[in-house]
Amino acid sequence: MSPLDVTRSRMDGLGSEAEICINCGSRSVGLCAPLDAAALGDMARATERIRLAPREPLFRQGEPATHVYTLTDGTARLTRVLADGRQAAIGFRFPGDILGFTPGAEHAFGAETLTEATVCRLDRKRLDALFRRYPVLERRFLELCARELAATQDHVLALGRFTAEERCAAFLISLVEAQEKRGHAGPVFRLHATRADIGEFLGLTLETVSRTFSAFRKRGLIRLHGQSGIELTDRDTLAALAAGEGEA
Amino acid sequence: MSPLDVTRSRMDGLGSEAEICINCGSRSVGLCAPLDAAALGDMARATERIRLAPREPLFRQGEPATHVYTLTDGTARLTRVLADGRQAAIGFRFPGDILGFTPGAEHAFGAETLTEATVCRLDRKRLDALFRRYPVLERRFLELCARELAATQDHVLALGRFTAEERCAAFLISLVEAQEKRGHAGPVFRLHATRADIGEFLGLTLETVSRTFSAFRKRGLIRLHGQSGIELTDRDTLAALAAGEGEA
DNA sequence: CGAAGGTTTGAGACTAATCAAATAAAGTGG
DNA sequence: CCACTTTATTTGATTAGTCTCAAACCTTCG
Repeated sequence: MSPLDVTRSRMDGLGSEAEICINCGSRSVGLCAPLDAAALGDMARATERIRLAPREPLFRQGEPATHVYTLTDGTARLTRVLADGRQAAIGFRFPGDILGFTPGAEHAFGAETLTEATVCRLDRKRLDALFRRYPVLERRFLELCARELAATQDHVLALGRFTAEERCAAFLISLVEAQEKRGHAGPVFRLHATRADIGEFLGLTLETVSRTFSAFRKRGLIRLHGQSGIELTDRDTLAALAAGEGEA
Repeated sequence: MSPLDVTRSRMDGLGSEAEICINCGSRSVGLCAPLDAAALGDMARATERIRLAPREPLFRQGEPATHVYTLTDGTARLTRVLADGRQAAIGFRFPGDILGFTPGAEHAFGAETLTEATVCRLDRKRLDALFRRYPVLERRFLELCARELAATQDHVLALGRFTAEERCAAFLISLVEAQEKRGHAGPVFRLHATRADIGEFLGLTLETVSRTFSAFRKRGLIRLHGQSGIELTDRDTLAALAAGEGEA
């Protein structure tokens, strides 16, 4: 398990399968697993599908949290901003991930697409009604939140303690692991994030990300395919770097 | 609201009062507010009080999460460690805060006291039984978890984007705000954390923390009283520094 | 093909880490 | 209560790592 896991917060281990809309109520998805057929019907009736263009916001920080989303296709990033305008990416999300759930009234962070994307959204009021009817569902969201908290804490460790090289290596490893969990096992991974996006997530400048990737390439650890394609050619060494074994 | 808030995750705004044991079931505490008298009795009967020495662990990362704790006296810090031994402090906790709740089977981080402390602990099995009986309680823990997540995300921002000076200023502001919320409004705040503890939380070395505090002292922003006493003498300037207005 | 946006690479500046030593505070035993 | 020990803090000098500013080079797309 990589210490810098961009995807730990999805429903892994809860029986999920990528590409299936959780909101739409498929039984094979973790969130819905404990629900009976009637409950699934309730959920499915309340959802709607939305297509989004690249770099289009799903919701912004501070907006009323009117819906919960499931990303069914494409990738998205989550960002948090401060009053003075500085911002950071706090995660990337992939098909199967749930976005925008919060027990509060407003979104604590924003979400925007990186690619063309499809989401399935469920009205918050209906979700609350489902909570009342099926309390076990609330437990699922609590588990999801705790998982996200653990991932964010690891991100704190990474930003506070890792060098640029370690952060980049851990990031690449976590991306490939995320890809594998989703069954997309091709050698080339396409995250449609710019170097600036990645830098915002890793607490680095885009130049440092670029330099570090170039160094990896020259050492034969990765191969770049166009702007957004990345292939890990020496995963073991990258994993060792990510674990702080650069010298040892 | 400071961006680097060590205490956002406590039950502020949910009607809590410091120094009252949540596990013990006082009605004036947020967690228990939605419960009726019978439920409070259920909770109170299931708790036990424990005294701890300074630097004594409450629980360690990876241990089975057998209990949930309320800190009733003293201060504690939370730490997360990586496989390679590197670790970071992920927060400080004060009287009234809840510690060690997780929906998973094991603690995702460790907690240890900084001072002599008293905690009140509730057996996890009994808590689960209470959840079944009073589902509204589970919603409280979800809110708590979401609050903690937001605080941790802000910490990510701070570590990724703030200079040493900004981190130290934000940290001091958040400590004083925490103190005020608890009603301990004296001018001198005592966190019993060493410079090394603070550095572990802020992603800095102990020398950098010391140098930054010294610089604040020379500029008349703070006054130090012994090793652990800190007094903010120019809070506005510190708040401006914390908000990234060092130059502007 | 040209334009726009993204990436790579370089040079220099600056922040914070490291290594090291001196000072101050807290704890201990006489 | 004092001297001694231990632990924590402060300060200094140097180094390493990352940022900033700048320019050239790719990619992608119209």
